[in-house]
Amino acid sequence: MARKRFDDSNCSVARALNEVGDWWSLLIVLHAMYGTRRFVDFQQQLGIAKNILCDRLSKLVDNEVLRKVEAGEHGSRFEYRLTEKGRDLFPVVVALRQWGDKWNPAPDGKQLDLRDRATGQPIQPVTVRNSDGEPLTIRDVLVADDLKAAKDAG
Amino acid sequence: MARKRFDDSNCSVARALNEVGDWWSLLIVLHAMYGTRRFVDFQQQLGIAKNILCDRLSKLVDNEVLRKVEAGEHGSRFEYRLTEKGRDLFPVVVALRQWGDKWNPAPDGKQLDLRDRATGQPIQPVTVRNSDGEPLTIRDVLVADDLKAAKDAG
DNA sequence: CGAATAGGGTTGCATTATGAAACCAACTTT
DNA sequence: AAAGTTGGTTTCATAATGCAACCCTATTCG
Repeated sequence: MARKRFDDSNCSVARALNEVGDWWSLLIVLHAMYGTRRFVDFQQQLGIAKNILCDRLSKLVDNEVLRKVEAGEHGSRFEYRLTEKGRDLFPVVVALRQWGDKWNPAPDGKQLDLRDRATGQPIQPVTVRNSDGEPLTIRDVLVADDLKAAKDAG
Repeated sequence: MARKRFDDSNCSVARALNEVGDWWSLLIVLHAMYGTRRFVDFQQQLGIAKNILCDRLSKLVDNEVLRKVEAGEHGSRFEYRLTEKGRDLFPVVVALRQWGDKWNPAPDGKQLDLRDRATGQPIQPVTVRNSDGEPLTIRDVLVADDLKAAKDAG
């Protein structure tokens, strides 16, 4: 059964999920952020079926999250690199990782936090902030108009 | 074919996606953040099939992202409310929304930004920051050990 | 009191999504 | 020429999804 797509949705989150909501997509983006570029490396690191990886890479390229670059060596060799659009998923992926770290620690107890390369210090939790930089919770943010849009869109 | 699950994965993002990576799950969480609580409201707002909604709500409750509360009125009436774990997905959802707003504007041109309730000012883009509050990019964050873990886990 | 409504499910079925594994085409190296 | 490299493509079986009907309990209404 074809999943519902949210192309015409007024909800940004829904439209975002159209592009990165397929199983594996965000993990591919994550590995691209780690520096992975080649098909075989994505495949081996992720343990993903080749046909699925092919499909996802193709879609991420179509959606301009990644671009496919000829790498010249050895015949049909390509690299997949993040676009700016793709790189802008960094806060999403980090926030998701921090959520996972906090609420679902690794089964083997290893907890490898993210650190600032320059200082070696752990980075801050990703938070939602207002224009003055003060952290905001769900209740502090006005989302009424978006809810209205979602209701109207049905 | 059963999707690969990442229960034993050393990758936090993968484990997080186990819980919120199913089609519809994040949108349900989003609507819970808007204040939606009742089954029929989720269903109507999202336009989701009842069996799928039921399945997703059940899983989100099992994973303690939501809790199911008896609301007392009119027979078997329940409400689904965010737990603290669920509320901690706020930065994820906001970051995703902002990504969507930036790179996939609404088809009808409406762009409803998120605002600070108290001031009415637009909120900041969600960013990754170091301990001094300075914004970090992908390259500024050390993720080598996580990549190693992902490689080892295979 | 029986019918209708409210509420949240459950079931059956058809189509798509996913994964495993084999196969493929073009290019390069031995 | 055979083998290796690279990134696909294809086949098949099982799971995931959506539609729509059905279900059960509780409450309300005529």
